[in-house]
Amino acid sequence: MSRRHSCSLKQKLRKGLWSPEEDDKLFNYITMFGVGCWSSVPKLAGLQRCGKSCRLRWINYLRPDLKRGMFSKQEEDLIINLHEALGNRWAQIASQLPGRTDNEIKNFWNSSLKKKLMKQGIDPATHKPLINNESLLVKEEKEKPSMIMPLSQPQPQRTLMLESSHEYSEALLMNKPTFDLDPLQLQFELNQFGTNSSYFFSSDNISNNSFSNMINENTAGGLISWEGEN
DNA sequence: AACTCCTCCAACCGCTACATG
DNA sequence: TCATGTAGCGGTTGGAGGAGT
Repeated sequence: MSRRHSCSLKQKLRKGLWSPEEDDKLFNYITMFGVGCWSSVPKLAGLQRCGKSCRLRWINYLRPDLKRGMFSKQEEDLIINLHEALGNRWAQIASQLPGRTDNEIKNFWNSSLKKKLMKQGIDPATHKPLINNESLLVKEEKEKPSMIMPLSQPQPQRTLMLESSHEYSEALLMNKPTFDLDPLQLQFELNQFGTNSSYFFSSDNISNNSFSNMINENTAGGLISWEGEN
């Protein structure tokens, strides 16, 4: 570890749950003087905590604009939709839900929403229906042979690393280079369920839409990666 | 009542990005 | 340019408390 946070090095600092007295001290200090340099807050507020811990306590618990309590159905739906678009970017998701913190949303996702989606037969990582390996392989072989051809010789020209299909969608939205902008060829590695198959695409046999559809139909729970330059 | 197991969430840890001297 | 400090993020952990036996 080259740059361990100073909190970890200091002794005598309290850790663990905050007492009501500590909360009072921090709350009173911040409401009187505002948020400045967090590293100086513990000393000035009379707390045996590190600044990082104070910052977290304020952001996640003491801030007066926090909305406590259960998530509404609207909030729940919004989190699911945002997670589909953004992935585990909890801070970005939290910015769309006033009064909710990234930590709160992350916990809610991990403890509740994930299980709820699984029960509905939806893969929480990809937001696509859960399907088993065999049906996926059969579908791929029967329905996609004209579009996906086994790679004989690797000829990568552009690289996109995508961990899930939503990242591909996002790449499209963000105008990252995709193969319809790439004049000729791409190597596509479908690394899925422990198997690793290579495919070769050319601009003649695939379009952006057909690729996107193929991803959405075939990669629930899978890992997609592009290899080559860029 | 006592014990174990499980769930949930507050807090911590490790890391990166950025600012500053 | 480099070293150091700070803020912020996401992953992980640990313990309180509830459920089950």
